[in-house]
Amino acid sequence: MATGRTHRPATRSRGIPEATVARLPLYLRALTALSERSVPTVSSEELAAAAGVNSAKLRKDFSYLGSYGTRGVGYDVEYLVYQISRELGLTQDWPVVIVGIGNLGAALANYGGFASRGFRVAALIDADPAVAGRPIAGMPVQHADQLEKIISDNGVSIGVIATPAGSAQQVCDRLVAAGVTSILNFAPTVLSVPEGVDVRKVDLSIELQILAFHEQRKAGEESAAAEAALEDAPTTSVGGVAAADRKGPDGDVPAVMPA
Amino acid sequence: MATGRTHRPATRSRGIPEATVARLPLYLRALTALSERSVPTVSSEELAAAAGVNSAKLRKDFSYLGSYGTRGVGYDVEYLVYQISRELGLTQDWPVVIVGIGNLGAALANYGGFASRGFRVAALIDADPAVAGRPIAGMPVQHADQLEKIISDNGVSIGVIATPAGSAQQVCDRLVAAGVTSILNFAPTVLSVPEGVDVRKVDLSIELQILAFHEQRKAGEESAAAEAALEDAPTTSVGGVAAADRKGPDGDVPAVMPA
DNA sequence: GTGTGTGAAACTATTCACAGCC
DNA sequence: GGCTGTGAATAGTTTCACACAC
Repeated sequence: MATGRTHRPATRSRGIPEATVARLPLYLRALTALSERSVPTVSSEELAAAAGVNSAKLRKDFSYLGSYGTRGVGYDVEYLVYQISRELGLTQDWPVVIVGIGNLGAALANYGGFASRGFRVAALIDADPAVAGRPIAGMPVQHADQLEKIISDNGVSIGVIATPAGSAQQVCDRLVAAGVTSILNFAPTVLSVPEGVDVRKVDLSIELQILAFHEQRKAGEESAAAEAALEDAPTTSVGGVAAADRKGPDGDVPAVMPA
Repeated sequence: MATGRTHRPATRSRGIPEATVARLPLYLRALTALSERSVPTVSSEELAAAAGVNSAKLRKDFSYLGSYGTRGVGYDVEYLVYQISRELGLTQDWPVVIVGIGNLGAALANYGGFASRGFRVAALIDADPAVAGRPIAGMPVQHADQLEKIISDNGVSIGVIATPAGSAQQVCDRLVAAGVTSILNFAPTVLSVPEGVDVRKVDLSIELQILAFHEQRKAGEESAAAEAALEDAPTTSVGGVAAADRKGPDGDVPAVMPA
């Protein structure tokens, strides 16, 4: 990352682990629900259960933010909501643009979860003039020609890409050139961006593939549960892997991808 | 998080790290693209670049699967595609149901990425009779009453929940009771499931919040670059962790590290 | 020479367990 | 007594660097 500023005094440790950052939104969501029910305080145990993590992890996570709890009592809900929001940068509101208004883009535009956190959809953008006509979620869909102007007029620094994979890099480049420094990418492709630009990606089919892996293992375990002895051998052996044999036996590759 | 892993000795090769599993789909995607261009072999360096990771990580990942490369040459693309597909359980095809056909559910139903990778959408299900009339993506939307029958008739073990948060747990319970053992949850809520059921979640607004965190820090760093002395909260000083920046979640940003 | 495969080292994250404060 | 905050222990992941196979 540059600037070998390795030894900053850090008035307050600016070193929140990435894993912790990724959980803060989870805590925030649980806390918001408690807040809506006017619950005044909550213990690490209760909050952890509501957020789906264990309490030791939660306490450790909070310890990176500061000492916001009261021993023997718990955490003040409102206060924590504020502190976490501030830490995540949600006390300001972030204008975002969504590029690519197909099914997914439209779903995102309609998704209430953005507005209710600190995000405001500043514009919907699509390259197709046909799409660019009809409004979605009460907003006009603007043509991609306007992209640079929209970004700069609205001071947008976060962009959401929901285009087909083929256009994603190109859209990404334009977003970055126009000043966007954080990108949420839904297109199933790897984006390359200059230093200093953050990309997070969500790939729906990747999540399913990970589930399939575990699912397959479950199925294999059932049959192998009885006798763990019979290891490999059979054709459809789940495990096997047979680190021993290299490309030897296996029949040929049945084109798995129907495209 | 998910992974209701049983603590078993792991019969031999059954020890693929979770982080590796999460990257296999990435490699598979890159390999599929190469395969379509009829590229016969690829080096770890090239493939790593295409997948957005570094080559040492990729080689280590592959080493858990077996020795499928050739020293001095690289990997055979078709062979690797097959091996990874098999490892992920994609050589069989998995029927999935999508429950909740709102904007997001409809987008998922139309999403081509499922069908192209061993997944078949067996049914679309919604509780609203109005929605249940119109077909989406060429498929009829069936009423939630039919859920149990659909699951069992099609041998579905993977379910996708795209309902509002309020109905998600209830839908989840019914899916599980009907035999589903893997769930991909898009509803912004924590699902509780019995042992042995895997849940993965995708929360669109969480991703944005994580971006906002980094975005805020970038902005802060600019002005605080000179001196770090604008803290208001006095509390703690939490030593330890330095002021490292960079992130490195799972397979996100193309790892750019000072070499 | 080239590029894989892998122990070992470095780093990051989670869990334990208990001192310290309410 | 109850619950937070946190060092220390453990577990998991990434990176290094080089022997070894082609």
